[in-house]
Amino acid sequence: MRADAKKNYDHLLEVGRELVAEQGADASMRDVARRAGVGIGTLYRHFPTREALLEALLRNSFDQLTAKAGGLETSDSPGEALVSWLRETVAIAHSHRGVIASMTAAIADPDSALHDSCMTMRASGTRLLARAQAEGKARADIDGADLFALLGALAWINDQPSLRSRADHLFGVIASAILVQGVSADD
Amino acid sequence: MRADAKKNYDHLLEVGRELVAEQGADASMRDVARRAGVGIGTLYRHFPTREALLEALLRNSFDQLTAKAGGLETSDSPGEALVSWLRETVAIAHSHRGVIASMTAAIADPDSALHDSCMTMRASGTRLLARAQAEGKARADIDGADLFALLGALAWINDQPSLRSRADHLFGVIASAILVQGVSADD
DNA sequence: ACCTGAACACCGTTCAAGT
DNA sequence: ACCTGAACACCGTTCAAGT
Repeated sequence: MRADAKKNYDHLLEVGRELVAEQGADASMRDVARRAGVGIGTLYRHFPTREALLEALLRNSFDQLTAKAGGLETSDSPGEALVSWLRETVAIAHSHRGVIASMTAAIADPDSALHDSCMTMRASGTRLLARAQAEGKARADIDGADLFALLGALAWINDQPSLRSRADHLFGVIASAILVQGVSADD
Repeated sequence: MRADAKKNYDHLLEVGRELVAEQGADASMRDVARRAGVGIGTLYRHFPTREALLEALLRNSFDQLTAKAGGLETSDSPGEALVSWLRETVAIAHSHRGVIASMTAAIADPDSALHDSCMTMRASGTRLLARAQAEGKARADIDGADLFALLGALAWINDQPSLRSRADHLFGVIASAILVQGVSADD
Protein backbone atom coordinates (compact mmCIF):
# COMPACT_ATOMS: atom_id res chain seq x y z
CA MET A 1 0.00 0.00 0.00
CA ARG A 2 1.29 3.44 -0.87
CA ALA A 3 2.18 5.66 2.06
CA ASP A 4 -0.60 8.18 1.37
CA ALA A 5 -3.13 5.38 1.02
CA LYS A 6 -2.03 3.83 4.30
CA LYS A 7 -2.42 7.18 6.01
CA ASN A 8 -5.99 7.47 4.70
CA TYR A 9 -6.75 3.90 5.71
CA ASP A 10 -5.53 4.41 9.25
CA HIS A 11 -7.31 7.71 9.64
CA LEU A 12 -10.58 6.31 8.30
CA LEU A 13 -10.34 3.50 10.83
CA GLU A 14 -9.73 5.95 13.65
CA VAL A 15 -12.64 8.16 12.62
CA GLY A 16 -14.82 5.10 12.04
CA ARG A 17 -14.14 3.96 15.58
CA GLU A 18 -15.09 7.39 16.93
CA LEU A 19 -18.31 7.59 14.97
CA VAL A 20 -19.41 4.03 15.74
CA ALA A 21 -18.75 4.73 19.42
CA GLU A 22 -20.86 7.89 19.20
CA GLN A 23 -23.67 6.81 16.90
CA GLY A 24 -23.55 3.04 16.64
CA ALA A 25 -22.77 0.58 13.89
CA ASP A 26 -25.24 2.23 11.53
CA ALA A 27 -23.44 5.57 11.58
CA SER A 28 -23.49 7.37 8.23
CA MET A 29 -20.72 6.25 5.86
CA ARG A 30 -20.74 9.76 4.42
CA ASP A 31 -20.09 11.16 7.89
CA VAL A 32 -17.07 8.90 8.28
CA ALA A 33 -15.57 10.15 5.01
CA ARG A 34 -16.52 13.74 5.83
CA ARG A 35 -14.99 13.72 9.30
CA ALA A 36 -11.88 12.00 7.94
CA GLY A 37 -11.59 14.74 5.34
CA VAL A 38 -11.51 12.38 2.35
CA GLY A 39 -13.83 11.87 -0.59
CA ILE A 40 -16.59 9.31 -0.16
CA GLY A 41 -14.94 7.22 -2.88
CA THR A 42 -11.79 6.87 -0.80
CA LEU A 43 -13.78 5.36 2.05
CA TYR A 44 -15.35 2.84 -0.33
CA ARG A 45 -11.99 2.03 -1.90
CA HIS A 46 -10.60 0.99 1.48
CA PHE A 47 -13.80 -0.49 2.90
CA PRO A 48 -16.04 -1.65 0.08
CA THR A 49 -18.90 -2.46 2.47
CA ARG A 50 -19.99 -1.35 5.91
CA GLU A 51 -19.19 -4.88 7.12
CA ALA A 52 -15.61 -4.45 5.91
CA LEU A 53 -15.25 -1.33 8.04
CA LEU A 54 -16.85 -3.00 11.05
CA GLU A 55 -14.65 -6.04 10.61
CA ALA A 56 -11.55 -3.85 10.65
CA LEU A 57 -12.84 -2.06 13.75
CA LEU A 58 -13.60 -5.31 15.55
CA ARG A 59 -10.45 -7.24 14.62
CA ASN A 60 -8.40 -6.21 17.65
CA SER A 61 -11.25 -6.92 20.04
CA PHE A 62 -11.94 -10.29 18.43
CA ASP A 63 -8.28 -11.26 18.65
CA GLN A 64 -8.28 -10.36 22.34
CA LEU A 65 -11.37 -12.47 22.76
CA THR A 66 -9.77 -15.44 21.05
CA ALA A 67 -6.71 -15.10 23.27
CA LYS A 68 -8.89 -14.90 26.34
CA ALA A 69 -10.85 -17.96 25.28
CA GLY A 70 -7.59 -19.85 24.81
CA GLY A 71 -6.55 -19.09 28.36
CA LEU A 72 -9.97 -19.95 29.76
CA GLU A 73 -9.96 -23.34 28.06
CA THR A 74 -7.58 -24.68 30.69
CA SER A 75 -9.31 -23.00 33.60
CA ASP A 76 -10.30 -25.39 36.36
CA SER A 77 -13.74 -23.83 36.61
CA PRO A 78 -15.33 -24.29 33.19
CA GLY A 79 -18.65 -22.79 34.29
CA GLU A 80 -17.06 -19.54 35.42
CA ALA A 81 -14.80 -19.57 32.36
CA LEU A 82 -17.83 -19.69 30.07
CA VAL A 83 -19.61 -16.89 31.92
CA SER A 84 -16.49 -14.74 31.96
CA TRP A 85 -16.06 -15.14 28.19
CA LEU A 86 -19.73 -14.37 27.63
CA ARG A 87 -19.49 -11.21 29.69
CA GLU A 88 -16.53 -9.89 27.72
CA THR A 89 -18.11 -10.77 24.39
CA VAL A 90 -21.30 -8.94 25.27
CA ALA A 91 -19.24 -5.91 26.33
CA ILE A 92 -17.37 -5.84 23.02
CA ALA A 93 -20.57 -6.03 21.02
CA HIS A 94 -22.07 -3.28 23.15
CA SER A 95 -19.08 -1.03 22.59
CA HIS A 96 -20.11 -1.13 18.91
CA ARG A 97 -23.79 -0.51 19.50
CA GLY A 98 -26.02 -2.25 17.00
CA VAL A 99 -23.27 -4.39 15.50
CA ILE A 100 -24.78 -7.58 16.90
CA ALA A 101 -27.41 -7.69 14.16
CA SER A 102 -24.72 -7.56 11.47
CA MET A 103 -22.73 -10.22 13.28
CA THR A 104 -25.78 -12.45 13.48
CA ALA A 105 -26.50 -12.01 9.80
CA ALA A 106 -22.81 -12.56 8.96
CA ILE A 107 -22.87 -16.01 10.55
CA ALA A 108 -25.30 -17.10 7.85
CA ASP A 109 -23.57 -15.26 5.00
CA PRO A 110 -20.18 -16.66 3.93
CA ASP A 111 -19.68 -13.62 1.69
CA SER A 112 -19.89 -11.13 4.53
CA ALA A 113 -16.63 -9.50 5.53
CA LEU A 114 -17.63 -10.29 9.11
CA HIS A 115 -18.30 -13.98 8.48
CA ASP A 116 -14.90 -15.45 9.36
CA SER A 117 -14.37 -13.40 12.53
CA CYS A 118 -17.83 -14.26 13.78
CA MET A 119 -17.43 -17.96 13.06
CA THR A 120 -14.12 -17.99 14.91
CA MET A 121 -15.67 -16.13 17.80
CA ARG A 122 -18.61 -18.50 17.94
CA ALA A 123 -16.23 -21.48 17.82
CA SER A 124 -14.38 -20.14 20.88
CA GLY A 125 -17.66 -19.97 22.76
CA THR A 126 -18.65 -23.42 21.58
CA ARG A 127 -15.44 -24.93 22.99
CA LEU A 128 -15.97 -23.26 26.36
CA LEU A 129 -19.58 -24.43 26.38
CA ALA A 130 -18.59 -28.00 25.52
CA ARG A 131 -16.08 -28.09 28.36
CA ALA A 132 -18.64 -26.78 30.84
CA GLN A 133 -21.14 -29.34 29.57
CA ALA A 134 -18.62 -32.18 29.83
CA GLU A 135 -18.19 -31.38 33.50
CA GLY A 136 -21.91 -31.04 34.06
CA LYS A 137 -21.72 -27.29 34.66
CA ALA A 138 -23.80 -26.16 31.68
CA ARG A 139 -27.11 -27.50 30.47
CA ALA A 140 -26.68 -30.20 27.88
CA ASP A 141 -29.51 -29.21 25.55
CA ILE A 142 -27.88 -26.18 23.94
CA ASP A 143 -25.12 -25.92 21.36
CA GLY A 144 -22.75 -23.22 20.14
CA ALA A 145 -25.35 -21.66 17.86
CA ASP A 146 -27.77 -21.39 20.79
CA LEU A 147 -25.06 -19.80 22.89
CA PHE A 148 -24.39 -17.29 20.13
CA ALA A 149 -28.10 -16.45 19.97
CA LEU A 150 -28.28 -15.90 23.73
CA LEU A 151 -25.20 -13.74 23.49
CA GLY A 152 -26.96 -11.76 20.78
CA ALA A 153 -30.03 -11.39 22.95
CA LEU A 154 -27.89 -10.04 25.79
CA ALA A 155 -26.06 -7.67 23.49
CA TRP A 156 -29.41 -6.45 22.17
CA ILE A 157 -30.64 -5.72 25.69
CA ASN A 158 -27.43 -3.81 26.39
CA ASP A 159 -27.93 -1.77 23.24
CA GLN A 160 -31.41 -0.54 24.18
CA PRO A 161 -31.01 2.64 26.22
CA SER A 162 -34.19 1.99 28.18
CA LEU A 163 -33.02 -1.50 29.18
CA ARG A 164 -29.39 -0.68 29.85
CA SER A 165 -29.86 -0.27 33.59
CA ARG A 166 -31.14 -3.83 33.90
CA ALA A 167 -28.66 -5.41 31.53
CA ASP A 168 -26.23 -6.63 34.17
CA HIS A 169 -29.01 -8.16 36.19
CA LEU A 170 -30.44 -9.86 33.13
CA PHE A 171 -27.01 -11.15 32.25
CA GLY A 172 -27.18 -13.05 35.52
CA VAL A 173 -30.66 -14.34 34.75
CA ILE A 174 -29.68 -15.72 31.36
CA ALA A 175 -26.32 -16.97 32.59
CA SER A 176 -28.21 -18.92 35.24
CA ALA A 177 -30.25 -20.53 32.48
CA ILE A 178 -27.09 -21.66 30.72
CA LEU A 179 -25.39 -23.00 33.82
CA VAL A 180 -26.79 -26.09 35.45
CA GLN A 181 -28.74 -25.11 38.52
CA GLY A 182 -29.71 -27.92 40.77
CA VAL A 183 -27.54 -30.27 42.73
CA SER A 184 -27.20 -33.37 40.62
CA ALA A 185 -27.55 -36.88 42.01
CA ASP A 186 -23.86 -37.75 41.88
CA ASP A 187 -22.54 -34.62 43.58
CA MET B 1 -64.00 11.94 9.67
CA ARG B 2 -65.22 12.50 6.14
CA ALA B 3 -66.14 9.36 4.22
CA ASP B 4 -63.32 9.77 1.70
CA ALA B 5 -60.82 10.31 4.49
CA LYS B 6 -62.03 7.23 6.32
CA LYS B 7 -61.60 5.22 3.16
CA ASN B 8 -58.01 6.42 2.81
CA TYR B 9 -57.32 5.75 6.47
CA ASP B 10 -58.59 2.20 6.29
CA HIS B 11 -56.77 1.47 3.08
CA LEU B 12 -53.49 2.86 4.42
CA LEU B 13 -53.85 0.64 7.45
CA GLU B 14 -54.46 -2.40 5.25
CA VAL B 15 -51.49 -1.63 3.03
CA GLY B 16 -49.35 -0.80 6.05
CA ARG B 17 -50.13 -4.20 7.51
CA GLU B 18 -49.15 -5.89 4.24
CA LEU B 19 -45.89 -4.02 3.93
CA VAL B 20 -44.87 -4.47 7.55
CA ALA B 21 -45.59 -8.19 7.19
CA GLU B 22 -43.42 -8.29 4.08
CA GLN B 23 -40.58 -5.97 5.00
CA GLY B 24 -40.77 -5.36 8.71
CA ALA B 25 -41.54 -2.36 10.87
CA ASP B 26 -38.97 -0.21 9.05
CA ALA B 27 -40.72 -0.56 5.70
CA SER B 28 -40.58 2.61 3.60
CA MET B 29 -43.33 5.11 4.43
CA ARG B 30 -43.20 6.22 0.81
CA ASP B 31 -43.90 2.65 -0.26
CA VAL B 32 -46.97 2.54 1.96
CA ALA B 33 -48.37 5.69 0.37
CA ARG B 34 -47.38 4.52 -3.11
CA ARG B 35 -48.99 1.08 -2.78
CA ALA B 36 -52.09 2.65 -1.25
CA GLY B 37 -52.28 4.99 -4.26
CA VAL B 38 -52.35 8.19 -2.20
CA GLY B 39 -49.98 11.12 -1.91
CA ILE B 40 -47.27 10.90 0.72
CA GLY B 41 -48.90 13.84 2.49
CA THR B 42 -52.09 11.85 2.99
CA LEU B 43 -50.20 9.13 4.82
CA TYR B 44 -48.62 11.72 7.12
CA ARG B 45 -51.97 13.42 7.70
CA HIS B 46 -53.45 10.18 9.04
CA PHE B 47 -50.31 8.87 10.72
CA PRO B 48 -48.00 11.72 11.66
CA THR B 49 -45.22 9.36 12.76
CA ARG B 50 -44.17 5.81 12.00
CA GLU B 51 -45.07 4.97 15.60
CA ALA B 52 -48.62 6.20 15.00
CA LEU B 53 -48.95 3.78 12.08
CA LEU B 54 -47.46 0.92 14.05
CA GLU B 55 -49.70 1.68 17.00
CA ALA B 56 -52.77 1.51 14.76
CA LEU B 57 -51.51 -1.78 13.29
CA LEU B 58 -50.85 -3.30 16.70
CA ARG B 59 -53.99 -2.12 18.46
CA ASN B 60 -56.08 -5.20 17.66
CA SER B 61 -53.30 -7.56 18.66
CA PHE B 62 -52.65 -5.68 21.87
CA ASP B 63 -56.32 -5.73 22.77
CA GLN B 64 -56.38 -9.49 22.22
CA LEU B 65 -53.34 -9.77 24.43
CA THR B 66 -54.95 -7.76 27.20
CA ALA B 67 -58.06 -9.93 26.99
CA LYS B 68 -55.96 -13.06 27.13
CA ALA B 69 -54.02 -11.77 30.11
CA GLY B 70 -57.30 -11.05 31.89
CA GLY B 71 -58.39 -14.64 31.44
CA LEU B 72 -55.03 -16.01 32.49
CA GLU B 73 -55.06 -14.02 35.70
CA THR B 74 -57.53 -16.44 37.22
CA SER B 75 -55.80 -19.55 35.86
CA ASP B 76 -54.94 -22.09 38.52
CA SER B 77 -51.47 -22.52 37.08
CA PRO B 78 -49.82 -19.12 37.26
CA GLY B 79 -46.50 -20.39 35.91
CA GLU B 80 -48.05 -21.81 32.77
CA ALA B 81 -50.24 -18.72 32.47
CA LEU B 82 -47.17 -16.48 32.43
CA VAL B 83 -45.38 -18.60 29.85
CA SER B 84 -48.46 -18.79 27.66
CA TRP B 85 -48.83 -15.01 27.69
CA LEU B 86 -45.13 -14.59 26.96
CA ARG B 87 -45.35 -16.91 23.99
CA GLU B 88 -48.24 -15.03 22.44
CA THR B 89 -46.62 -11.66 23.04
CA VAL B 90 -43.41 -12.76 21.35
CA ALA B 91 -45.43 -14.07 18.41
CA ILE B 92 -47.24 -10.75 17.98
CA ALA B 93 -43.99 -8.81 18.06
CA HIS B 94 -42.48 -11.21 15.55
CA SER B 95 -45.42 -10.80 13.20
CA HIS B 96 -44.32 -7.16 12.97
CA ARG B 97 -40.63 -7.86 12.49
CA GLY B 98 -38.39 -5.25 14.04
CA VAL B 99 -41.15 -3.51 15.97
CA ILE B 100 -39.74 -4.63 19.32
CA ALA B 101 -37.04 -1.95 19.21
CA SER B 102 -39.69 0.77 18.76
CA MET B 103 -41.75 -0.75 21.55
CA THR B 104 -38.76 -0.80 23.85
CA ALA B 105 -37.96 2.83 23.08
CA ALA B 106 -41.62 3.78 23.48
CA ILE B 107 -41.66 2.52 27.06
CA ALA B 108 -39.20 5.26 27.96
CA ASP B 109 -40.83 7.96 25.82
CA PRO B 110 -44.21 9.22 27.05
CA ASP B 111 -44.62 11.17 23.80
CA SER B 112 -44.41 8.11 21.58
CA ALA B 113 -47.67 7.02 19.99
CA LEU B 114 -46.77 3.51 21.14
CA HIS B 115 -46.16 4.47 24.76
CA ASP B 116 -49.59 3.79 26.24
CA SER B 117 -50.15 0.47 24.46
CA CYS B 118 -46.75 -0.78 25.52
CA MET B 119 -47.19 0.29 29.12
CA THR B 120 -50.55 -1.48 29.24
CA MET B 121 -49.01 -4.56 27.70
CA ARG B 122 -46.15 -4.53 30.14
CA ALA B 123 -48.56 -4.10 33.05
CA SER B 124 -50.44 -7.23 31.95
CA GLY B 125 -47.21 -9.17 32.03
CA THR B 126 -46.26 -7.70 35.36
CA ARG B 127 -49.53 -8.90 36.93
CA LEU B 128 -49.03 -12.43 35.59
CA LEU B 129 -45.45 -12.41 36.84
CA ALA B 130 -46.49 -11.19 40.29
CA ARG B 131 -49.05 -13.97 40.60
CA ALA B 132 -46.51 -16.60 39.58
CA GLN B 133 -44.04 -15.16 42.07
CA ALA B 134 -46.62 -15.09 44.86
CA GLU B 135 -47.12 -18.81 44.39
CA GLY B 136 -43.40 -19.47 44.19
CA LYS B 137 -43.54 -20.42 40.52
CA ALA B 138 -41.38 -17.60 39.16
CA ARG B 139 -38.06 -16.33 40.45
CA ALA B 140 -38.50 -13.48 42.88
CA ASP B 141 -35.60 -11.32 41.72
CA ILE B 142 -37.14 -9.96 38.53
CA ASP B 143 -39.84 -7.37 37.98
CA GLY B 144 -42.13 -6.36 35.14
CA ALA B 145 -39.44 -4.30 33.42
CA ASP B 146 -37.08 -7.27 33.48
CA LEU B 147 -39.82 -9.46 32.04
CA PHE B 148 -40.37 -6.93 29.26
CA ALA B 149 -36.64 -6.92 28.49
CA LEU B 150 -36.54 -10.72 28.30
CA LEU B 151 -39.57 -10.62 26.06
CA GLY B 152 -37.71 -8.14 23.86
CA ALA B 153 -34.68 -10.40 23.76
CA LEU B 154 -36.85 -13.31 22.65
CA ALA B 155 -38.59 -11.21 20.03
CA TRP B 156 -35.19 -10.07 18.77
CA ILE B 157 -34.02 -13.66 18.41
CA ASN B 158 -37.20 -14.48 16.50
CA ASP B 159 -36.60 -11.54 14.19
CA GLN B 160 -33.11 -12.66 13.11
CA PRO B 161 -33.49 -14.97 10.12
CA SER B 162 -30.37 -16.93 11.02
CA LEU B 163 -31.63 -17.58 14.56
CA ARG B 164 -35.26 -18.25 13.74
CA SER B 165 -34.85 -22.04 13.67
CA ARG B 166 -33.64 -22.03 17.28
CA ALA B 167 -36.11 -19.46 18.57
CA ASP B 168 -38.62 -21.95 19.98
CA HIS B 169 -35.90 -23.87 21.75
CA LEU B 170 -34.44 -20.68 23.20
CA PHE B 171 -37.88 -19.61 24.33
CA GLY B 172 -37.81 -22.71 26.52
CA VAL B 173 -34.34 -21.89 27.82
CA ILE B 174 -35.28 -18.36 28.84
CA ALA B 175 -38.68 -19.40 30.14
CA SER B 176 -36.91 -21.89 32.37
CA ALA B 177 -34.83 -19.04 33.75
CA ILE B 178 -37.98 -17.13 34.65
CA LEU B 179 -39.77 -20.04 36.22
CA VAL B 180 -38.46 -21.40 39.48
CA GLN B 181 -36.57 -24.60 38.82
CA GLY B 182 -35.62 -26.58 41.84
CA VAL B 183 -37.81 -28.27 44.38
CA SER B 184 -38.11 -25.85 47.26
CA ALA B 185 -37.75 -26.90 50.89
CA ASP B 186 -41.42 -26.60 51.77
CA ASP B 187 -42.84 -28.57 48.85
C1' DA C 1 -61.52 19.08 5.39
C1' DC C 2 -58.77 16.87 3.01
C1' DC C 3 -55.43 15.67 -0.70
C1' DT C 4 -51.32 16.36 -3.59
C1' DG C 5 -46.62 16.26 -4.74
C1' DA C 6 -42.67 19.37 -5.13
C1' DA C 7 -39.07 20.60 -2.11
C1' DC C 8 -35.50 19.97 1.36
C1' DA C 9 -32.04 17.65 3.53
C1' DC C 10 -30.40 13.65 3.91
C1' DC C 11 -28.77 8.43 2.66
C1' DG C 12 -25.61 4.27 0.28
C1' DT C 13 -23.12 3.27 -3.58
C1' DT C 14 -20.87 3.67 -8.20
C1' DC C 15 -17.80 5.30 -11.53
C1' DA C 16 -15.72 8.60 -14.96
C1' DA C 17 -12.34 11.88 -14.60
C1' DG C 18 -8.44 13.41 -12.63
C1' DT C 19 -3.46 13.21 -10.15
C1' DA D 1 -2.31 3.54 -7.56
C1' DC D 2 -5.04 6.20 -5.64
C1' DC D 3 -8.31 10.08 -4.90
C1' DT D 4 -12.37 12.95 -5.95
C1' DG D 5 -17.03 14.20 -6.04
C1' DA D 6 -20.93 14.35 -9.28
C1' DA D 7 -24.54 11.29 -10.28
C1' DC D 8 -28.20 7.97 -9.38
C1' DA D 9 -31.76 6.14 -6.91
C1' DC D 10 -33.47 6.18 -2.94
C1' DC D 11 -35.15 7.95 2.11
C1' DG D 12 -38.35 10.77 5.94
C1' DT D 13 -40.79 14.75 6.51
C1' DT D 14 -42.95 19.36 5.61
C1' DC D 15 -45.91 22.56 3.62
C1' DA D 16 -47.85 25.69 -0.09
C1' DA D 17 -51.18 25.07 -3.39
C1' DG D 18 -55.14 23.05 -4.83
C1' DT D 19 -60.15 20.71 -4.49
